[in-house]
Amino acid sequence: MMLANDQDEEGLGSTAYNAEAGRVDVRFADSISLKTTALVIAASDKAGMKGAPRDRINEIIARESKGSLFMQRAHHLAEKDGEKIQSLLQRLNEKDDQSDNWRVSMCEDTIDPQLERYRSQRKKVSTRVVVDLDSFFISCHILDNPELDESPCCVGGPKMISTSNYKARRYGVRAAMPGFIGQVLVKELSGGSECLTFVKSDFKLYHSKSAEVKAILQEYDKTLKMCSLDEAYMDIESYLDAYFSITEGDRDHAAITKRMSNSDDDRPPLQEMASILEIKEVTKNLLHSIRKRVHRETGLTCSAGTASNFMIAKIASDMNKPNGQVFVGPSEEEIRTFLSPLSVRKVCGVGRILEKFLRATLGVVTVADLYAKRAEVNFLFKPATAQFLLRVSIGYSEDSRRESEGGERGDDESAQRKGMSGERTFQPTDTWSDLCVKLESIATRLAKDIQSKGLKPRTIGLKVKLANFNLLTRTNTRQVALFQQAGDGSTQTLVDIAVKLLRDVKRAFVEEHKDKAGFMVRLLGVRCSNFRLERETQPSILQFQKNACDVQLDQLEPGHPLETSAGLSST
DNA sequence: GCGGATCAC
DNA sequence: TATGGTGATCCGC
Repeated sequence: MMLANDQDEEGLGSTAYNAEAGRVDVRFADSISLKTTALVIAASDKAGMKGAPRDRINEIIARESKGSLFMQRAHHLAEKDGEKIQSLLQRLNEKDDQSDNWRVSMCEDTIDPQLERYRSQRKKVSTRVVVDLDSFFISCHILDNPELDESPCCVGGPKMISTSNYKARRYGVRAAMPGFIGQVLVKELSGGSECLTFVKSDFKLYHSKSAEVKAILQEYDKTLKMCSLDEAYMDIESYLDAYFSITEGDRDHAAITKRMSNSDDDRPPLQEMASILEIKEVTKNLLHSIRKRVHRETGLTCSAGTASNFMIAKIASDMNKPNGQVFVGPSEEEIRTFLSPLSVRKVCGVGRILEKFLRATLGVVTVADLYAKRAEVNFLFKPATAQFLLRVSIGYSEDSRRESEGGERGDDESAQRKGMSGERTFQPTDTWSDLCVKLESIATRLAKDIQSKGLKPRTIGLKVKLANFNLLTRTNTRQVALFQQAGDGSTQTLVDIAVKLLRDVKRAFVEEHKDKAGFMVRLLGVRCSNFRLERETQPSILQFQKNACDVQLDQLEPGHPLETSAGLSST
């Protein structure tokens, strides 16, 4: 199993790879209520489960979740989705009543020319690669502790699972599932013979293994981007360029990398140095040997997808998991053949909700359906979503040539980051003093992180999750950023603002709910964003003094000092 | 700018 | 005993 052989098209059981299996009768758009549990569970339909007894798994999950506050909310949300779906259907009907030709003209006039422009911009070669480490977290632990893999195990605890091994997945145990349900699944489906093992997460370990993998992959693309600890986005075009520019006998990895670093001299484009077929062969072999190297040097297996853009490469990387790879050629036909039968849910960016809306309003399940209904899609969805879905329908993504020209100099930090936050879940409580203590702890820890990164946020946000899982947020944007100077009291200010926001939220809540009270909270979070840019022009001395004055005024706002662990008046 | 939603991992 | 944490984006105010 550890051997790197890609059993192409094998594995990946019943999910969307099969066009027919993906097809679901659509006419139940109105009988939402009975289906809600199914719709919630349907999220567990991704990769990994081979001969899993899906029906029994769903039964058990439904039984164990029944009546929980979490599920109650899920049902409530599903009902609201149902209403939205009805209103969309209505809009579609009205459109049809008023014109019976609008689809054709919309395609001819706007959509198809646009899609044709996209097609003409496609890359001519498949050099984008997504490498994805297989069940990364738990695999890291298994390296140190191989016996773990002999039985179902996962990283996480009774509350939440973050990754499971493949033995566990066969019982339906997967990421984002509460651990206690996983335990029941394993117990019942194994007839009591097996038990789910929990392993505590160890992010130091993950970071270190991830860095090992990154170092290897960087030899093939210096500019690769790690999108997360277990996912690398790379472009092997330069590597292939160097490969083909070396005469056949001398092509080894050392020579190629040397050639790569030496030269940015203009070579002819890749597709002129070799035939498409030749490139394909070389690429497949290259990915093979990269994966073998990763395995040999880190002990981890990974899966890879190669295509002419990252959207397709990402999907392809998931196709033959674990320890497999898929190559999708650059031609229009290869792309269509690959994508058409796939569930739209496979596409990064199409989540549970969008999938549901597409299916319930238009009967769209596969990418081919999406293309067939492109006029309806364009009419029904918001501009950004519609544009995105149209691109998906033909498998186009632009993969913006990044490498920020901003020329970030030494600090590659801060420049890109949009926000930083901390949050924590706890036993639901409505005790004001407890909430303040927790909030202060979260905010001060966040303050440290902010400072250590040298960030200067202007916007402070509070996030509150009630015991019934309802989410509330409040933000406050200030004229003057926090943390501009060490020791300027920003940490305390952050805490104070957070507490003030919490009081606002609570006030609004009791206002709205009058008699039925219970501001029961299960999570608090603080977020900093809207960072003052590093390269921003420094304020003049005068300006600076004015700003310093603002800080003073801000801190003396009415309601100050605010209660924290020290002062505890309830509102 | 704000608050709610959605999405990925 | 009972469903996470972090970061990002979009929409309609």
